[in-house]
Amino acid sequence: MESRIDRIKKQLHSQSYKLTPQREATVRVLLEHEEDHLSAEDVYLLVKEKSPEIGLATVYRTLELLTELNVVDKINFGDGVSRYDLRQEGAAHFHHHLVCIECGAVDEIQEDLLGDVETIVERDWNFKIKDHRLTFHGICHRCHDKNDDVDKE
Amino acid sequence: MESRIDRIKKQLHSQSYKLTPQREATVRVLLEHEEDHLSAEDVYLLVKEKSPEIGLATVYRTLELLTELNVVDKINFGDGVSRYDLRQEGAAHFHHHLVCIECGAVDEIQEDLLGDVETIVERDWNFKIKDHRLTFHGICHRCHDKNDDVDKE
DNA sequence: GTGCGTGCAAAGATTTTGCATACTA
DNA sequence: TAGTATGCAAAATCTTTGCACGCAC
Repeated sequence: MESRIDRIKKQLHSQSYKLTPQREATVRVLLEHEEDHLSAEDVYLLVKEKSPEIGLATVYRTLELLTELNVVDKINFGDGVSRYDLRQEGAAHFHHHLVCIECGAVDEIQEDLLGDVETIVERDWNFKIKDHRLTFHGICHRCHDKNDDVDKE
Repeated sequence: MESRIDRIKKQLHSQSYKLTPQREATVRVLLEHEEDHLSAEDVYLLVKEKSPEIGLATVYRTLELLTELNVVDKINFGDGVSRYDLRQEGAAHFHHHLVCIECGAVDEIQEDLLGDVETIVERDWNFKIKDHRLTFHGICHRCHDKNDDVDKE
């Protein structure tokens, strides 16, 4: 069976890019941390564990390349750093995020949710939507439960 | 009648902050460019026109203060800089943005749109929503019309 | 050998901080 | 006069770039 890495490799090749060892190591880190929203520095440190000779600039260049190819999304939660999020294969839409303002956790919502809203925006604002970013800020279920516990004590 | 500046002044005073001339100049620039999504540097240059002695650090500190007080929202469209957007008074929700990937224009949507979606998220993910960010990326109506013109030629 | 990719270090860009000074209640 | 707020410059952060070297076809 064709693996995710293989498909990414093909995608690179189709645009005359190579999947070098450094690029592969970077992609593997992203695959292994799909749930985390890693910063470039995070990726760098993780790649370095297995390939200590890699340079930070290479990680930046790889992430930029993957962003261009739509393999990853570059996202920004308001802290000073960019984070990189692997796109779901075949996903028509970018997933959404729930950012907890108490513990900082970031959860993902894969469901679409915005279908109706997009229809309205395209019609009423005459805007051709290509992509979207939706992030909710609030209290996650874990912190919510924790607070309940405290209340009870 | 009480002006917008007056109300912001009161809000500052209620938290023991002063509306100094520099802060007032900064707020005035934001009021005069409400549609514009200015970066800190933009604000600095505009404030400097009327108050040349102001320092960039003061602008940053003022914008940070206004963000804390929820007078402005700090937003980020993916270019490296933070932009500052005056909150609509009395608006229950932060407005949304339409970013044109062709001309870079940023339009605003004041309508809510997310009521139903928020209900679903709060219920199904047990997440207490405090705020949200929704940005659509695509082709604005101006570029869309422009492209039509070209097609016709 | 040509060209792409890399590592390193330096440069750039944006934002924050330290500190002496100025202002205000 | 005590406490804020400011301006300047330096520092800190994150990211990009220049350049010489290395590797693959």
